[in-house]
Amino acid sequence: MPNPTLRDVADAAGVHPATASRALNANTRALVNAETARRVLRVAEQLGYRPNPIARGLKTAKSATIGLVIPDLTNPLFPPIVRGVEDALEEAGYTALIVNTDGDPERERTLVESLRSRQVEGLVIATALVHHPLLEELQRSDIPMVMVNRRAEGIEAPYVGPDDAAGIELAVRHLAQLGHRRIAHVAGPATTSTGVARARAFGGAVRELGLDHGPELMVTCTQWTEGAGAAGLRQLLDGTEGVTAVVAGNDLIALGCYDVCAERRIDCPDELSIVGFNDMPFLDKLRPPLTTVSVPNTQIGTDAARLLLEALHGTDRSARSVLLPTSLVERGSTAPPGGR
Amino acid sequence: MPNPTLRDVADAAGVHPATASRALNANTRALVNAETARRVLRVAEQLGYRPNPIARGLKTAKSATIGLVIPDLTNPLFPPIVRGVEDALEEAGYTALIVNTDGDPERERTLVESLRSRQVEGLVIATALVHHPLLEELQRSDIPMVMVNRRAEGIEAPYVGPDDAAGIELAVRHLAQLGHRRIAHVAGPATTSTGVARARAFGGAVRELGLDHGPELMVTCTQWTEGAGAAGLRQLLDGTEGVTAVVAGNDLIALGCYDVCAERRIDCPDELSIVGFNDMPFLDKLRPPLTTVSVPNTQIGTDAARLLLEALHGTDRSARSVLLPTSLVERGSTAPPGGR
DNA sequence: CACCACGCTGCAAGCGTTTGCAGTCCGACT
DNA sequence: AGTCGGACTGCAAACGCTTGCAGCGTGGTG
Repeated sequence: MPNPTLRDVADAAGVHPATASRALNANTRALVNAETARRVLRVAEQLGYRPNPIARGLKTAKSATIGLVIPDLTNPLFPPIVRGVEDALEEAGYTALIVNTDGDPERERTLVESLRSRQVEGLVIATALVHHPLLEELQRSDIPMVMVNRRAEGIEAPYVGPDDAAGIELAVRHLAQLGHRRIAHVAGPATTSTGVARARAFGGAVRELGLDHGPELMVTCTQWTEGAGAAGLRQLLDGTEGVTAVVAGNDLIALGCYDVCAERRIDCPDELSIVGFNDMPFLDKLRPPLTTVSVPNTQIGTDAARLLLEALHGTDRSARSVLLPTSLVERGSTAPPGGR
Repeated sequence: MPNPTLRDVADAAGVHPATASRALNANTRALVNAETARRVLRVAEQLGYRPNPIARGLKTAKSATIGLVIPDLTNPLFPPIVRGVEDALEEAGYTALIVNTDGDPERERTLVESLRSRQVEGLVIATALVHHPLLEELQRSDIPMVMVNRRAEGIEAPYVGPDDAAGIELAVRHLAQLGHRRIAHVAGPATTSTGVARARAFGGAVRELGLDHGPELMVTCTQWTEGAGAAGLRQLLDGTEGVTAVVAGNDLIALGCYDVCAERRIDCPDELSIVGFNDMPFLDKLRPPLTTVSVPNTQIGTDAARLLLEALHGTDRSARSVLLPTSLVERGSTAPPGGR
């Protein structure tokens, strides 16, 4: 028999399937005679019995599965998060179903639909937009969920992400300390909470430190991509003078800034310091190595998964918004203004 | 009712659940009166009915799910492959369950176990080793599978990967054309088919082109990592003189070579040309931008998934080993020996 | 006119588990 | 000695769907 069933085990152990079921399930095991339980366990072991989660799921309406909604796995920001989620789920015997929305709300909708039809017990969402109709619907249908990395307004669900404000402040302080007075921000899209939080934090930091500030020192990109970052910096540079440093909304945007430096023959860091956000892999191999704000992405994933599991198991510690600490990784893309 | 069941639909449409089932399933729809079918469809639509794949799976012993076994999602080589697999599966209504083995056979075994218990219909394996007991077992238990990126000896399953030999030849030819005569190879582990295939191809190419060759010009790393690559190149450089170029087993190993250049103050490309393999993202941002062999990774994923689906649906075109074409991306890490 | 074939629909079993309920047995208590 | 309670175990239904088989009515054929 390719896959022994509970019935097979029961027969082999000379008990009723119900008894076998109870013996096999850790929390009902107490109901059955210790000796019998042992025997069942042993037989199950011998036969190589593996419970069929599908059948179990049908009965219990649980699938031991959650959905993980990300924009694009190919974006280096996400693999660590995914990995973190999977690792945390694995401990609990859960599995993640991953979908890539490519940032398309339509696609997102159908994908979430398909996740739900697959009976996922909860959702980890990495695609939140500030205003997000789909999430509002989901909230109403009260399927447990947690947002990572970005959050949506008016959604109760827990959120796990980096402490954007602290991270940005780290970056700005670092640049100020190097002597920069005129620092610009190439922000991420205002449609994402991360974009606005970082922009706001940037504004606060420069003001607080008494540095130059004003709308001409901020530009917001339409996307979190290299291309958009490049476009952003171009626009910014065309609109103002004397900028010696830029804080990018994230590493991808920072890469776009690198491209602009190359195309305009601006020396980084001597003429323009750049700092990124996220510390994605291989940044230390860039020309120059990118100074950036490091974020514990894997931990974001594990924390999010754990929060979700708690929600599923009713252990409602109702932990809201976990903000994970960031740190600054100083590399070669920042230097005192005008070279040393 | 939160989730309308087939029964609900049937009742609402005034038919028996069996009829509703047939009407809803595209390939049994012909069995039911066109008018009735339409009605059922309409009602289902109205009620927002979504079939419960768990129940269906229980009955049909199909889960519409496959397992995807990779070493580590965090390795930039894999996201594109995963993405390809997912995209191809999505079309067919299938989903992938992803597991990370971290290269640990023990872990791999238990993870595959858990996949099987989740009733995956097939497996895409990206962790193949030349000698791979687990895969042999799986083959015996004849669960459909396909290997990507690496293959195992003695396994019948189809394989989808880059044309390693052609890719390496491209690299060697390129270097020869630049004037290099003494080219070394920092190979990937001999436990992986990719490692040995590329090493063999390298040997063939240098010989064929009449370049220097010999065992002192080849070193094989213990892992596909930056660290192992660095160790490999150090060892090689310590063992021989006059090497002006190296072909790395993959990009990660090439990165390790970069590290050695930095630590030994060897100028790349003027003193040492380096070429990688895979063309993972952001290589163009390195110092210097890495010349590498580009591989259609996403396509590897889609092709593999399609092959697996064919196997599942019995469309046994028995397509074996698909070798995808590679191309050379010339960037800044290669130059004529001794500078221009 | 009887019969058959065919198109459609309903019946019911069953996929592998879980679980409320009911039974059995035995030791202990009154 | 009779009864009660407790510890186990078995019974059977149910989860939502698919599918072989049988039933029904209709139209066509011999």
